[in-house]
Amino acid sequence: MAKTTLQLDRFLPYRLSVVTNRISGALSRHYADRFGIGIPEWRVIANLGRTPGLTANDVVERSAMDKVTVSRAVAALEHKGLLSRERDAGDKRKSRLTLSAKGQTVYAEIAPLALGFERDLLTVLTADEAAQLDRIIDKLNGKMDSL
Amino acid sequence: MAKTTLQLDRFLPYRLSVVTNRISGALSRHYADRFGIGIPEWRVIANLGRTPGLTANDVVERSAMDKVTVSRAVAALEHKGLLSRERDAGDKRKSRLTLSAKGQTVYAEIAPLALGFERDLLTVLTADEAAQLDRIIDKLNGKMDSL
DNA sequence: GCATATTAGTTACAATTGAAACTAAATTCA
DNA sequence: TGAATTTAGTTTCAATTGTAACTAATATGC
Repeated sequence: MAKTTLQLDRFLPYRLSVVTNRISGALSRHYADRFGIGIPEWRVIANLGRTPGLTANDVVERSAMDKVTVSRAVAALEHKGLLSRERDAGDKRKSRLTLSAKGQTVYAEIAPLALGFERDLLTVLTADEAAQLDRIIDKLNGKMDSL
Repeated sequence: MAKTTLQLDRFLPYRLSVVTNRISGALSRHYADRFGIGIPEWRVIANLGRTPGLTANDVVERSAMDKVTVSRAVAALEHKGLLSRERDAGDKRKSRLTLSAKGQTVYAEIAPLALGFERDLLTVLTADEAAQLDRIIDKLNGKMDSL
C-alpha cells in the first residue's frame, strides 16, 4: 500500500533535509566563531588535512561541493595563510593544494572537535543502528549515482 | 575503539549532508523548471495543500524554515496567484492562507511527482531499512532538540 | 600540425538567504 | 485601565550561493 498523500513530515527527502541542516548548523557553530571558518572552508581543510596535494577539482569530486564554492574557499584559505598552492608541473591548469603549518594547526584543533560532536551524536543510536545508517547512506548514494 | 582520525568520507554529518543535498537537488530539478517554483514555495504549497487555512507562522513551525523565508515564499505565491490570504477575524496579526484553484492544481501535479521520486528512491532500501531510517532520523532529531 | 573540444579554475552577476530592526496587533500584569 | 511585553509578519541589509560566461591550458581528431 503505497502512499497517495504527500505529508511533508513523513516525506523522506524533506525529513533528511531538516535533520541534516540541524546537524550541520550545530556542528559549524562549534568552530565557525572560534576559528572564523565557514563550512566550505572547513571541508577543504578536512580534505587536505588527510590528503595533501589534492587539486581544487579533486576536492570538488570528493566533497560534492560546487566548484565555485571550492574555488572561493581555497582563495579565502590562501588569503588567511592556511594553505598554499603550487602549480602542477605536468598540467599547468591545476594547482596542488597543501595546508600550511597554520592550516595544519587549525585542522588538528577542529578535527577532534568534529569527532567529538559525531561521537556525541551517535550516543543516541545503537551500534547496530549506526552501522545500518552507514549502509543506508551508501545505498542512497548509489541510487543517486545512477540517476 | 573510537575514531581518532577525521576521515571526511566516513564522517556522519558530512555524509548526511552530501547525500541529502544530492537528493534535494535532484528532487527540486523535477519541479523547479516545470513550475517556476523554488523549494520554500513548494514547501508552503505542500503544507497548505494538506492543511488549508494555516497561518504563515503555522507553516514556520511545521516546516523548520525561517520565518523570513516563509514570509517571502507566501508573498511570491500570492503574487503568482497560487494562494490568497484572509485576515483572521479574531487576531488581526494573522492571515489565514489557502491555495487558489491554480495553487491546488500545482499541488495536485507536484505531489505525485514528489511521491514518485521518493518511491523510486526507496526501491534501493528494504522495507526494514526504510523503517530503520525513519526511526534513526527521529532519534537524531531528538538529540538535536536537546542540544 | 592545427582547429576544435574539453578541462581547471576564476570572475561577474543575480538570486537566495538569514540576522536584526521594525510595525502593528494582542496579551500580561500591576 | 494602561504601560510593558510578546507575537505575527515584513522590510532592510549584508553575506552566501550558484549559473553563466570567461581565461588559460591540455587533449582530440582530421
